[in-house]
Amino acid sequence: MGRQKIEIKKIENEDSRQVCFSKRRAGLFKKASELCILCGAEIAIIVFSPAGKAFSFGHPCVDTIIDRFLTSSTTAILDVSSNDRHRATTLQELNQQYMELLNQVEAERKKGESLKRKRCPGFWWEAPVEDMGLQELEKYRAGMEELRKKVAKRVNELALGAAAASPAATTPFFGRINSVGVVDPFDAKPSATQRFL
Amino acid sequence: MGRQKIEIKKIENEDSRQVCFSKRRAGLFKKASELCILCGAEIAIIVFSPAGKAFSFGHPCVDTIIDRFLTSSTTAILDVSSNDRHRATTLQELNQQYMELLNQVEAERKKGESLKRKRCPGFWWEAPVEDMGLQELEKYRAGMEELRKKVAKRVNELALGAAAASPAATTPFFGRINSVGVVDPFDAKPSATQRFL
DNA sequence: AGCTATTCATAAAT
DNA sequence: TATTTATGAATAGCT
Repeated sequence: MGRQKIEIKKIENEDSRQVCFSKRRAGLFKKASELCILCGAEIAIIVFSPAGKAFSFGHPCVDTIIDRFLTSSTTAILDVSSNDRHRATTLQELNQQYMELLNQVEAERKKGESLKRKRCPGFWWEAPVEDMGLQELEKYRAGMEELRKKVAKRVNELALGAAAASPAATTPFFGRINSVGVVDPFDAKPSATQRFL
Repeated sequence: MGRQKIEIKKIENEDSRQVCFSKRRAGLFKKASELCILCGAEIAIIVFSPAGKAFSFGHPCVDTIIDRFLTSSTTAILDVSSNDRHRATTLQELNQQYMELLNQVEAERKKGESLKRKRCPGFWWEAPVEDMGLQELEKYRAGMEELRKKVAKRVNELALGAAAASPAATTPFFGRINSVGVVDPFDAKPSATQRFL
């Protein structure tokens, strides 16, 4: 019968936990996506499932944001005495705020290390290129090609029914809408699926 | 009054956008926190505001997760033909799924680069240690000390009223509860605020 | 910053 | 495993 209130503590039942993980991960990514679109934010999210499987979300791209985070010297310092820090009402919120601050400090430390590293006066990055990961990349590429077809099909279906609405608002990441008003996400970046071949 | 449905597109009004950003960022981090607790997931989130200010969330720690993401060779490959990929119903969802996949490919590529880098047979990381960032770190440290006091105070207030409930469930990140049932998050890691001095 | 009316997310059930 | 439904949560618009 509909949603029941749950306590925020580890779900012991493995099946329930897996279901909850999938649903909430999807919800989290959706929220992130909306925040990007609504506010022009740039967000990277990395999630490791309990089983160690990695999921990621990023706009414009996970690695761009990680690089920026690790190396930017213009990262603002959150003022502890300002806004957010005052209205905690639960232990959990306090935990969260504390974690945020700890993480910021730690990040700042690592950032320093990262910058030091970049001073490396060498040619180590010119070491022989390894083929590692190429097989994995090919698997990804194949998967993307498969998805591309499905998406193109679905996009056409949807666009035909919704073309009159406001296509621009619902297609934030895709650059252009073709002449018949049908979104073709892959037209904008034709090389994206090719460059790893 | 109350909540109105909004279109997911960029908010043009700057004030509204800033307010929305703050609220939704908080919501996003809370969701992430819950996912960590409920399912034992490990999550890192980096958010850049439109103004370029960085915010981060991480459990157990942003950098730990980034390192793991960039270097782990056991990162699972999402099977495109499985579960999540089938039930998209909006262009936005399709965008999101497409982005996820693109990001995974890109991440995999960068991961390869990262691994190559780690092969660097040198001593470049032993270059003279820079003092850079120390001033920033001291600002963080001072801020944390300030927060520490506020949190300790607030935690005591809350704990006195809620000690009978289920303290363990609401204090996931803090290691222990002291003998009078009051949470003292800083007792568990006394060196965390000190080590950057 | 707080306050509601609503929409949205999602725990259970199927 | 995917869908449905009833409820709890998040939050847009105001002040």
